[in-house]
Amino acid sequence: MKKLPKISESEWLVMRVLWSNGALTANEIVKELTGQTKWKPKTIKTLITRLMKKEAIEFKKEGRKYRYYAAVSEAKCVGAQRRSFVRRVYGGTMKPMLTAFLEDAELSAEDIAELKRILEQKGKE
Amino acid sequence: MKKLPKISESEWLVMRVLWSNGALTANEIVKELTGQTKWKPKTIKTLITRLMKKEAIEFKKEGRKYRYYAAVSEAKCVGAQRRSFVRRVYGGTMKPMLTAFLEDAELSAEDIAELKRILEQKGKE
DNA sequence: GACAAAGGATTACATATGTAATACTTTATA
DNA sequence: TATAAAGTATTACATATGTAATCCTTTGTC
Repeated sequence: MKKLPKISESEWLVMRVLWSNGALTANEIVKELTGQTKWKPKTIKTLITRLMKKEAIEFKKEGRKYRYYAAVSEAKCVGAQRRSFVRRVYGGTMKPMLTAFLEDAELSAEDIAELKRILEQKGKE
Repeated sequence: MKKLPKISESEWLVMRVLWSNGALTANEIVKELTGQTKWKPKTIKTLITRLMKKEAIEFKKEGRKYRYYAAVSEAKCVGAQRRSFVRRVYGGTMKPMLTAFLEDAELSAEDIAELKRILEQKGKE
């Protein structure tokens, strides 16, 4: 089981672009992120390089350029971040954290219904 | 309105000790953290110094030693972390995140009941 | 074939972070 | 009063991160 790389704050933006758009060239990534950020293209290239080194992404050659894609699953990375977050901030106890989240969240009626459904389900386990 | 300092992963452990125990001397902090971590006392002193520099904590002298206490509120720091987490990982949308959290959590029947109550309440707003 | 443009590779540099060790300064003690 | 102990302050050093700039190579164009 491969260990998940540690992805920094800035790198997360790049990963999210790749997770939602599949395989992109460096320039396509730059295009996606311009507007979302004030980064220069060179900065984004650096982030790509670092993610390569961490083996969080891979590429296949396409002519003379590279097409990058995520090599780690979004679900796993998100899960790791979630756990790390809970551990850091709440020392691992979920309930107070969930309470705060729920109270703070902007939720539609449907969202609320679905979340309740999930809770019902858990109650039965 | 004072801006919240950025507290690193390791520093969070120190802050949590101070938030739950009030004002402590350096050695008391060390005592609390030994066992939870493998840090040497000197390491913990360094973290304390850095938190001082960030103005996340303050101290009052007590004889020849210092008694440290948190200078920023736990609720505010936790809230900031929560928001930063959601932004980083989910790009700001709460629902998918909450779904994942709820599905992942270990919850007692009472916890579930209370969370449902919160959701009911939100449904009425 | 010389030269410019596009793209990837290498280098840069300040600040943050993890993880301490060493130095200095008050006491308390022999 | 010289010394050890307890505390605080200063210094250390490798790696991570934010934020780029410069260099090298391939390729299209005149």
